[in-house]
Amino acid sequence: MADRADGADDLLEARRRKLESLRAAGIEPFPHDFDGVEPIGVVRSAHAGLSTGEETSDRHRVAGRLAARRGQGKMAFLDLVDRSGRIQLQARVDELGPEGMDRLVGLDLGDLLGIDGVAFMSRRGELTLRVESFALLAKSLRPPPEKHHGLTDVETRFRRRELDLIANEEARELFVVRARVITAVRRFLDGEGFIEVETPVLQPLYGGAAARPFTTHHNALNREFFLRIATELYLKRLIVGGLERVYELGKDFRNEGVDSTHNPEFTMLEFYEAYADYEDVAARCERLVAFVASEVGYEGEVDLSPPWRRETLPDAIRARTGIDIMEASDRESLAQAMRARGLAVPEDEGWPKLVDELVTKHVEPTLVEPTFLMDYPVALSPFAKRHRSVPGLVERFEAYVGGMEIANAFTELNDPDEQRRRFEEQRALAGAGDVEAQPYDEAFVEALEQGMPPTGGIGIGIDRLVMVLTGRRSIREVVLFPAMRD
RNA sequence: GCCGCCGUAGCUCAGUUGGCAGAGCAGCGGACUUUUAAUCCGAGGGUCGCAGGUUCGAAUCCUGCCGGCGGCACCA
Repeated sequence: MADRADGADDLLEARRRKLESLRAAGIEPFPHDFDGVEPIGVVRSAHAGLSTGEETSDRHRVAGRLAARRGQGKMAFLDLVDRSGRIQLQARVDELGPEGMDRLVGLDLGDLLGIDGVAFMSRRGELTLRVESFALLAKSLRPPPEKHHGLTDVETRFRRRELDLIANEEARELFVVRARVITAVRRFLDGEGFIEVETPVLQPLYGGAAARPFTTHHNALNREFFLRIATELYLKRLIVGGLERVYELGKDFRNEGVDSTHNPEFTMLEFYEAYADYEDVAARCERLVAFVASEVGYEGEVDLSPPWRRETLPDAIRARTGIDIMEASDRESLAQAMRARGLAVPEDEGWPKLVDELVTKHVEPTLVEPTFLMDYPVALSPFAKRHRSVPGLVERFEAYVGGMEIANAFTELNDPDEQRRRFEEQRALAGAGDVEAQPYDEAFVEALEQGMPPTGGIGIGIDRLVMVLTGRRSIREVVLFPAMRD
């Protein structure tokens, strides 16, 4: 590549030349530290009341990336950006001397810079630091994205997220919000008596969700492991163990397609509480989301405040399609009812999949306001407890916001014999070719035999929650490094 | 996996009917003491995603491949 002089090489060579001339002048282009830096945002708010042209004697030390430069000669203005904001610097030859001026103005856009300067409000009403001294903190050897249009190419933004973060303030702000969402979740649950736990990511057997796993190999043990698709089964074993209120916040991995709401690795919150049912969990879920929304200053269109709408799944299907799945309770009658209304009937799929089809196609897209869709068919829910009053259903809900599922919860099945039968049903489904059927987990059933209290549990998709709170329509926008093809 | 759209300079984008590859920013050389996307002068910078094909001639038309986006399928 060195033997081809294209535009990029020219740009790189220019920066390399500057690097070498700095070293030749005895300047270390990669110094070790720069102590005592104030965030730019703090400096800005300290001078919020200054009037145009007003001088101060307040000295500030700030550091960041050089983002823009206006003017040369005897005076120039520079923009410095850190995580908290942007501030204008004024470089004057009468302050810095001719050599210092040349060195400061000769820096490249993208260089990391630390300065000491005095605050004043410019004639144009811009808070500015008059540079008294400065230090190059790290030389940038590659050109930054364009200063005005920024970086818009989505592929580059996701593959080279660092450039997105350099160029686009909205990207920086979004991931700060995401971080605050996660701390707020922890603060909420910690405040309600939950303890955070960590269960295996590498699992000898996967379970807790209907999904295909990633597999990997442990060399020393010479055996296959699975990356977890859920934390559910281990967390319920902790409830058996008496931890009473537990949560885990971390990555799950599902070996499935990628689209605007699915990334193969994603952040899941699961929490379980003893002596609770799915109504208790629903109430805690809506309070949690409202708390987090308030903590991050959510101001979106959708009203997230409790109580959320509640609708049973059979009612929801009946209202949208006129089909009563409680009446059409076998495959043939349901298929017939669907055909009678001109709906496509997937071939070779059983009754549960047909119900799932009705929900996905006709109910989910209508659930824009926060909604708990309650009471699912038992066949779709191998870990949920039977409904206390309606045969054939379980006590389960999924929470929807903006037409997107963000949570799934149930009154947990704690009857070990019933759980065994559910696993047997899953085994039958697997035998019939269902690649997402639950593998039989004897260790989990034995844990239930030890005695698990009545328990409510939930999984909340954190990436999707962040999408709701930030108004983004693609999960790739809220995941720092989303999965991409090579 | 299928369908559609897209891929041009470091970045943001033009490119007409198939006829010499363009602009702004950035970079380079120069001028400039109050700028706010600074301005002005000058000279540069290209595997038009990749590989074939059609044609006197392809960024442009055709085929295949790679990558991205959207939709379908899949995915509680």
